[in-house]
Amino acid sequence: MPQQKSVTRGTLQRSTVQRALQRSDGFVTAQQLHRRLHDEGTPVGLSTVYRHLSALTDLGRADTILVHSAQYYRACETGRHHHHLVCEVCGKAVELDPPDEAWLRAAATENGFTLVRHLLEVFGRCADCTADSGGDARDTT
Amino acid sequence: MPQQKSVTRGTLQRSTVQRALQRSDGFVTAQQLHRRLHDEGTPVGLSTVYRHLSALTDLGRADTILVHSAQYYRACETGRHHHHLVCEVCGKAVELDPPDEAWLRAAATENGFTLVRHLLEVFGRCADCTADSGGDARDTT
DNA sequence: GACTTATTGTGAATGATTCTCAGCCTCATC
DNA sequence: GATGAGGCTGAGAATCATTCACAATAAGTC
Repeated sequence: MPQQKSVTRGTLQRSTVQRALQRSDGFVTAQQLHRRLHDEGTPVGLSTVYRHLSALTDLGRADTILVHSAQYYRACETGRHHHHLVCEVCGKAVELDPPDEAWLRAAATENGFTLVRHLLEVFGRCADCTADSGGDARDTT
Repeated sequence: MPQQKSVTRGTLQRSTVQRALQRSDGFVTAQQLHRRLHDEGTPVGLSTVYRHLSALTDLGRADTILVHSAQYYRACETGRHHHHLVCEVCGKAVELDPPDEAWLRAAATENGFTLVRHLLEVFGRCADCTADSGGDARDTT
């Protein structure tokens, strides 16, 4: 079989999705991004949004977390391992540098596990949302 | 009108679901539990399985994690806060006692967040599954 | 045993995500 | 600038997990 020269083409949709994700302050779902692009007058198909979000995640240029049965995405340029502090109200996210994960590897070894990966997400309420919290959540766009 | 005395009835289905969950060594989905009960000749409706799993989770008698867009459940009697070391192959789970989460509260405060909750799940491959599979596990932490 | 009402199960509804495929569009080449 | 190969797009169907609605059933009380 000849070597595949898979050329990644620069398309309008690709950059539109990528920029929209980068403009987002926190985590957004594919559906939210799709709706936002429509509202802004640069409609991109839902399938295309999903495709690019998965691609960006695979390339390590986006982070994804699973909350309430929905996949949330966020632009992320740092290649290194990190976690997130996520606002449950507005979706705003801050990257966290965990201090020491040695105990984790030790615990895995102790239980006979080969450690593959771990997941740490911290959910709370950011300063802004704590300030204007009459308890009512606002639109998460 | 008389005062509402909401009696929780002891039904066959309730105990069947509860026992099936307790018999499971690791995390299982509602669908898996439902299928297993059918196979064992004690069929329980899918809605009923979902209902009881949510109820058990609310009561703190079951843990739940969200992986690959599916909700996984596991019987859990300890009321205190803990995390899990989960085998990605067979679903087997071990409870973990994290050493210190003070850094986490500090990070939240530092970023102006009011800490509500956090989620830590560790995925790997247990000894049995590592033995089975020629050992092609990767550590992508 | 009669009665009340919590619980159950079936099947439809919902919502997120993935798949399919015909047509479009980018880009290397000439 | 024209051409052609094949990667990309988008509409809609398919899939899957979960929830909802409601009539039938059965547990607990008197």
